[in-house]
Amino acid sequence: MAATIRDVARVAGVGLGTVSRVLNNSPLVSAATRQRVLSVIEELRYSPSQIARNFSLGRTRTIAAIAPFFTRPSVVERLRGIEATLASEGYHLVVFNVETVARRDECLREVPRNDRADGLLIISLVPRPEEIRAFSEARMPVVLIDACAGELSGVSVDDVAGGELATTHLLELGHRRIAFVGDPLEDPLTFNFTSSYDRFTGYQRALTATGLPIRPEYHRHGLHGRYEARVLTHELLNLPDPPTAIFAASDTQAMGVLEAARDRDIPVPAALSVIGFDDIDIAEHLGLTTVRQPLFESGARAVELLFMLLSEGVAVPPAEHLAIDLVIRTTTAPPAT
Amino acid sequence: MAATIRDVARVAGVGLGTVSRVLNNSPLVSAATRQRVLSVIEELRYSPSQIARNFSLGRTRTIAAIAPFFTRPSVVERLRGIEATLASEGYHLVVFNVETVARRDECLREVPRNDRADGLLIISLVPRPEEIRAFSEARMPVVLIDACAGELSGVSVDDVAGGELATTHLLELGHRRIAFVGDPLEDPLTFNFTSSYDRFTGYQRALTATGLPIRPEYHRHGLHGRYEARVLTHELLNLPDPPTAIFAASDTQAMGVLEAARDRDIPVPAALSVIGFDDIDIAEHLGLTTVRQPLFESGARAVELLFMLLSEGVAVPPAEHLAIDLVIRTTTAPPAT
DNA sequence: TGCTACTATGGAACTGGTTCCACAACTGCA
DNA sequence: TGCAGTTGTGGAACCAGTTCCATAGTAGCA
Repeated sequence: MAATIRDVARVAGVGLGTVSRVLNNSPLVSAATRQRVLSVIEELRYSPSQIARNFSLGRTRTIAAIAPFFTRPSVVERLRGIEATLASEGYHLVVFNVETVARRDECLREVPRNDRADGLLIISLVPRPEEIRAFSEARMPVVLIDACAGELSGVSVDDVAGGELATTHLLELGHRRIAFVGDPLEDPLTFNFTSSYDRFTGYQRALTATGLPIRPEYHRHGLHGRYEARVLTHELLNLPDPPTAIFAASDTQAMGVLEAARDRDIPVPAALSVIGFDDIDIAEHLGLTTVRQPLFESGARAVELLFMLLSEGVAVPPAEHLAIDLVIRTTTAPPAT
Repeated sequence: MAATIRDVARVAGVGLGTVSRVLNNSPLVSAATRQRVLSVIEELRYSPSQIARNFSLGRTRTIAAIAPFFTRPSVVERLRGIEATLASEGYHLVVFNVETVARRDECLREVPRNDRADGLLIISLVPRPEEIRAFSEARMPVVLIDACAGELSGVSVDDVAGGELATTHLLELGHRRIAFVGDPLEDPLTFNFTSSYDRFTGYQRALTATGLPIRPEYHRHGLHGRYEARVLTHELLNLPDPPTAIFAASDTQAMGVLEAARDRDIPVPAALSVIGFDDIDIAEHLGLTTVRQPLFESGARAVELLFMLLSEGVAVPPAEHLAIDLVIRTTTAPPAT
């Protein structure tokens, strides 16, 4: 149907190899021959089959990304960084959205086995040791984002420091009753203790450093989401000695906290301070104080690391931390006196 | 390196074709032979090369999706519908994010020409006639989402009716000075008059039906985004006879409108009613009155249409409209008397 | 017993590129 | 003039599947 490289060779009266060399800009073609081949390509409207090319080369110029809940703003922003960097190198991005444990396991098992991608990016999921082993057996280069596991390369932030940063901000404002709302401590979907758990660790560390007691009744863990955070916040506000400030492990959860406060006509920040984490796009609209982490850059940097892995011989880059910083807006203030 | 189908055939002492038949669950293999082949596959840890399979079959079981600004919540939700439906059929999704005119043109030119996808979904972009011609020359099945053009199949909503619905809601509340904030009337990136433009048409139609004059000073068009909508809203509120209600062509733009009102301490909805369009996830948090369109379903349905196109012989589905409905929350109320 | 029909199987040909070896033609230099 | 080195070229072999034709074996039936 469509013209093949052999058609071009025949019509141009040259050999197969010559056409291939023209297509690949090899210098080993005379100007006259190149011109002739190019004009035949034009004439036949020939377009090389990428699929045959992939097969022949054993490479696809495609990267797979596995992401849990890719509608979460933070994940989307990371994906944007990934796509932009891949596109600039002519690579394609295949996206796998994970919303159930079964799908998580399926993706982590199948994607590396298919040779349909040259490399794999995994966002906010921590592969199990046997999965990591399968990656290396399948010779599939992997870079983690917002997670770390074993010897795998990864891009993340220092979540413990981030948790400390957020909590210290509240402490410096004068808060002493500070609660935490975050993801489950053990989530079978993500196996991801890193983010929410580490921020929780940072929170505890900041309290301890200030000489404050750790009060377990102030710690609430539930599935990631506005609604769940809202419910948890109501539990906190029902306590006999309710917190004056809440640190939510993500901006999405902070929104649930704000909703709960609104439900009860509790003014923020006058009667309740709220701080989130991520600095997603919407945080600015909400005036949400939060800890910014470079989401777009995390995706972009992960692609760079993956490219280093792909070009063998380059030194293996270790897990990297990106910088975070505190963004103070209007949901935090000193506690009511 | 890795075992091939020939290795399996040799070790199992059967022919190439038999292994292929086992892999493809052909009934033309005896139970004993099948068992033997399967155990050799196990033994050799053989996994068929998808890339060779793609080449041999001339199909990739991959669908490409081109989306402008795929961080926009509405686009992400459509992509989620696409991914979910594709995944249930074992298809992969390659995503192309378009943020500039150059990239738009590049994607619409290159993606159909690569034979790396079996079909193409285009979100919120209207291909030019010559681009449509190139699709059919390349025999690339295409389904549009949130757009329509030529004979191409597409999934969208009746944006004119949606614009009328939103405006009528404001009219029924008693508003007479109703402004519109939307996308540029001619956007070189999207070539997409359909969405924002059609909603604008519906807005005008509702006003006219009520016998109200069309007041051009109430019409503001600017790049899609919170910040731009905020600026345009300030222009509206600076008018000597400012509107009492604003219809924003999207929820994102409605957020900009809300920000402008907040800038001026104008209470919403007491002194200004605001209605958006899309019902993105965040709209609920904001209490934003809006016109809901089924975003997830638009992606899912588009994939179904694409599959119909892929299985030749199925009647060509025409452009389809999904249902919309009004979601009344707390940003609209009767005008102050 | 002989014929037909069907099942199970083997393997060549094919998909459309890339790679690499062989070789011709030419250049430069002694 | 002869030889080595370089440049340009042709095409077989290869990648790892699928497809399809040929054929052997066997069951069913008159």
